[in-house]
Amino acid sequence: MMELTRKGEYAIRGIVYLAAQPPDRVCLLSDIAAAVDVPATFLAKIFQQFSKIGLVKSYRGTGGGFLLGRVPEKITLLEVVEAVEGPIVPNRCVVGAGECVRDVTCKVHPVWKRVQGQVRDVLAGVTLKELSEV
Amino acid sequence: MMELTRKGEYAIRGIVYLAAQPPDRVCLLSDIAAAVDVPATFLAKIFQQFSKIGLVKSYRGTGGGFLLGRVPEKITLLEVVEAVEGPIVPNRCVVGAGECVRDVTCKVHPVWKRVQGQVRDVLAGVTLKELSEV
DNA sequence: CCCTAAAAGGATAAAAAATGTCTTGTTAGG
DNA sequence: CCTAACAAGACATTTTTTATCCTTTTAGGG
Ligand code: SF4
Ligand code: SF4
Repeated sequence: MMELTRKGEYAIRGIVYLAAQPPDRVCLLSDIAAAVDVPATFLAKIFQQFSKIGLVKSYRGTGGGFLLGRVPEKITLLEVVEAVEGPIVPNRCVVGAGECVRDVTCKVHPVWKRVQGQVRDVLAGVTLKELSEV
Repeated sequence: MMELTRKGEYAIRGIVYLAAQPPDRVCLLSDIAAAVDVPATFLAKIFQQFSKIGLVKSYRGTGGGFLLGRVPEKITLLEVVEAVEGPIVPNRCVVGAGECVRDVTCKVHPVWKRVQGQVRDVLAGVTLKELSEV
């Protein structure tokens, strides 16, 4: 329970590396993958997800590669994690009403809501800037 | 990521039900399973884990069944969850040193430590007493 | 207008974990 | 010694994770 997958770990490593580069340096996927020690094909999928939601900008063809979509101070770890892992849901019932028939009376339900809130708060409080600084 | 498994959910439902019973009422596994709507064979495995660490007491043979191992105010949700899901580890590197070669310099590592602490605090702050009261 | 570089997208596959089930063994009461 | 009840271990199924490969699209340069 509660464990980040490889995908999430790789995602963080990859985008933190990008955030540590000079602002206008376009990075090749293959270079990023090598630098952070992640299978290039796997990282490709991850960066495609980032690209779709604008966390990174991508350029095709010769001279192409990836750039951070926004300045690193404006990207939180929560966004990065949720981009590839989906929303933080410590238990099904916190996804929304109707997931569990017991949720109205259940005393455990609000506990999971609290857990969700705490985790989100911690992750939302960290930006790529802090993570990429020396 | 961060999702409780069925096993964990079932475990909580089962032991909360037990905590809601009169203190000396020995409960049959089959009754608990039916009451909380969990496959009996699966719940059996879960209660075996509880029994090993003393969270519940078990009695075999005719008239046997399960009792809570301690008073409900002395059993936290954290214990219940960790009994069946293992320790709360939001990322491999928080398990211990040596899990990740980068952990000494990594800026993300302490964030996962914080997440772990927050989750544990929330779960440790809830007892079966509170969860089983009307 | 081709040729090459580079990311995008989709299909597929192997490995691991989750979710149960079944069978047999053990303990206890009557 | 018969039956009730939990214990333990093996087994099976499904889902998720963790990739890899192939084809397509986009772009730059000669
Ligand atoms: S914690 Fe309560 S509401 Fe949530 S899934 Fe379990 S029983 Fe349902
Ligand atoms: S967060 Fe840092 S220390 Fe932890 S696994 Fe990832 S790279 Fe290693």
